[in-house]
Formats: sequence, structure tokens, C-alpha cells
Amino acid sequence: MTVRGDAELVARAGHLFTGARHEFVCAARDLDTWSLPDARQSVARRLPRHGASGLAVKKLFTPVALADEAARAHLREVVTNGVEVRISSTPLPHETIVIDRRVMILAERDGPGSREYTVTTSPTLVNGVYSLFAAAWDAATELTAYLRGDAPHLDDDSRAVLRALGAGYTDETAARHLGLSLRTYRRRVAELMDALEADSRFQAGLRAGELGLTG
Amino acid sequence: MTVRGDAELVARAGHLFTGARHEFVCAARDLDTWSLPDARQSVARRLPRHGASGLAVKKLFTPVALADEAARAHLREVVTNGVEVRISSTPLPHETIVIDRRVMILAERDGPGSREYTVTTSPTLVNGVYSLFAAAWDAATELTAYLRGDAPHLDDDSRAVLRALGAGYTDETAARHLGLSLRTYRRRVAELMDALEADSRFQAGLRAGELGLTG
DNA sequence: AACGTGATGGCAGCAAGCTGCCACGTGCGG
DNA sequence: CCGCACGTGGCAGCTTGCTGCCATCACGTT
Repeated sequence: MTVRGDAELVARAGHLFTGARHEFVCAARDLDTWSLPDARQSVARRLPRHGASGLAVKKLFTPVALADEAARAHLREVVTNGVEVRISSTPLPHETIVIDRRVMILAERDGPGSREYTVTTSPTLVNGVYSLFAAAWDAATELTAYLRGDAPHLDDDSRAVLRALGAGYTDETAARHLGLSLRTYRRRVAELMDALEADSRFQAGLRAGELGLTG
Repeated sequence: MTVRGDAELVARAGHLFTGARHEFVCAARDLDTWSLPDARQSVARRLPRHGASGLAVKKLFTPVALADEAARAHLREVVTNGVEVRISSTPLPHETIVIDRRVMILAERDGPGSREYTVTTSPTLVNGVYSLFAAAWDAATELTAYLRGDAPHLDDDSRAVLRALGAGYTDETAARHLGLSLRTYRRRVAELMDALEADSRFQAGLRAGELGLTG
């Protein structure tokens, strides 16, 4: 089933949103999903309140969705409402929604005015898309972790320390290798762990990997 | 369009495989795709030879596909034929194929005998699935890297240890939390680091992240 | 029952990591 | 010149991580 434009989607498929019982997942590039504010609200109003029901809501975005502060604030608020939000560092469809693992709605790359939506209930299609979504979801990072975890630009010093750690040197050899005293090297490591909000060196390694500070 | 069974798929959609011009991507849980050897060969014969054409072939599997040695050998051979193979640590659809970003074929979870395939050309659906595939692909690790660096299948115990480490617990609390003695917990950590060929816990964290052992 | 094997856990001792404290040098503004 | 802030490094003491050694226990085998 194909519909054009937000209004028609709400009219024809609105009941699907309302009918969500267990799970509502969506993947999108950014937050521009509902170009028409009233359409957005219309759907939002129909969605059951977060925690109350046993409805799990998962939203997956690209970093594009964090472009402006308003968007970040909105996402943070959504999170406090019990919605899980994750950020994927790889491109995503313009819009993919799967409801209760039974229905899915895909949006075409938007033309200037109206957007084209495809609504499908074929189990084969829905399951396939759902599994792919799950894979992308699992690989993505929690919004809070993402917002917190970026040590946006750490100086060359820290990078050197990171490399030393990654090379598996002991602190002593690493310090010698970097021309630092043991004390200072460890200070640097502590600072780094602080920046990464890691409680242990293992965690620091994990975070460093996640944030792509290895290459 | 829906077809049942391998034979029918080959008959009705075989030309799609032959028609692949630029790109052939697939995601699957394991290698049991083509239950019928002749169907498999039939399709294989129709696929253009690897490097010759400008055809890029990408295959994404779960670790299940590496269960037995025969499967691993087959995948290694496929790689030498110029096919890109990656392993995703998260569940995947039973079968998803996208050809030239224009056609896609999804396979339903297989019944006992015949399997149900869905063939779709709707740009909206194909693009959506393709983007999700790309996200999962980007997050997966190269087969060679996976085979080299891996603790191929670590038991639940090790995974628990990994989670404890990732959570940033100290050894003592982690051990208590897992119902192990401090000594044994540390033994486990040592074994894990050995398996990951890591010289330090930091390195272990890094590797664990690289290998996608976090989720 | 006797035996080997393997996983476990306590202990001890060492190595490594962590941090507070203080002292020194450099640079900057008063 | 003095004082101040800041980064550095030595020292000391503590915590944590690491491992060899040995006793124990659970098991399957002979």
C-alpha cells in the first residue's frame, strides 16, 4: 500500500500507530520526519504514553539528528519519557517504522512537497527489515553515551598516550617512550579516562574503540 | 511477488541474478541458504565472475555461518574470489538480497520443506532495506579480521566477564557479582586477555570493541 | 576403590596502577 | 621584584591487578 503525503498517511494508517501494543521502532536520518506539525502531533497524541503500557519504543538516528541544539534537547526529553534513542554513525533510511513486528512503514527520500510512504504487512518483508534494524540498532550507541562520550578533539599528547595504551606497553615503557615521567604519564592516562568517563582501563579501551580513536 | 521454494525462485527470478550489473549484496544468518545444491549451482553459474566485471559482491553473515570448518573454508575461498565477507555479531534476517539497489529478495524463516521468497522492486522498500543493510554492514567486521583476532565462540561465562569488565566494576565487585572467587575471576580475565591476544586490559577493551563483543 | 583430570579458591608475594602531597621550574601580570 | 598560576616530576603509600603454588572437590575412567 502506498500513500502520498503526511495527511494521507495519518488518515489511512493512523490506526496502526494507535494500535501499537508491544513495540514501536523507527530508524531515520534526522528529525525532519513530520514536516507538518499537526500531522506529527496527531500521531503523537495517538501514541500510548510511554511507561504506562508495556510498549517499548526505540528510535535510531544518524548524528545528523543532533545537528542543532533544539533537536538535542528534544531527544533528551524523549529519552526521559522512556524512549530508547540510539545514534548510528552510518547512513540510515529516510524513515523506517516497524510496529509490533507486524507492520512497517517506509518513507521515500522526500520530494519537495509531499512524501511517499509505503505500508507493508508481509511477514517476510517485515521480519527481514526488523532483523536488519536490530543489527543496526545493536551496533549503534546509546544517545546519552554518544552525547557524553565524545572527547571531540583531544590534543596530540593524548593521542600519543592512547596509542601507547593501545600498543599494550606498560606504563613505565610508555612513559620512557614518550619522554614523560611515570607520574605525568599516569596523570595523562587518568585525564584520558576522565574524558572518556571510564572507570577502568578496560572501559577506556572499549570507549576509545567505540569512538573510533584507534585509527 | 511471492514464490515458494528454490526451484520456483530460480525459474521466476533467476534472470535477476544474471542481470546484476554493479552490486550484489546479501545478508543471511548462515550458509544454509540454498538447500538444494543444484539450485545453488544454477545461480552460481549465472553470476558473473568476480573481478572481471565491475560487480561488487558483499555478503554479511552471523557467526553461526562459521560454525563448522567446511563453512569457514568455503567463506575463505569466496573471499579470494573478490567477494567481501563480513561477520555481524547481531542476529540477521534469514536471507536478504539486494541487487543493484533496484531489486531485493527476502526469504522467510524456512518451513521444513520449501521456503518462501518475496521479490520486490519498489524503490521505497529497496532503498530502506539497503540503508539498513549498509548500517549493519558498516558495523560488522571483516571476515579475515574476525577469523584472525577472534575468540571464536566464547562461552557465556566469558561473556559475563566481558560485561563485568565493560561495566567498569573492580575485580572484587565483579567476582562477587558473578558468584566467583576473586582468584577465578582473575583467571577468567587472564584467559580472556589471552584469547584476545591483549597485553593489557586497555588493549583487551579495544579488541573487544573491535570484535563487537560489547552488545 | 584407586586414579587421573580439570575446575576451583585460598594464600602469598610481586608487579602495576592510582593519587595526595610537596617541590621545582617557567611564564605572566602586577 | 614579587606573587601567582600552571605544568611537571619525585616520593610515598595505598589499591588493584597478576600469578605461582597448593589444597580441595567433582567428574569420569580403569
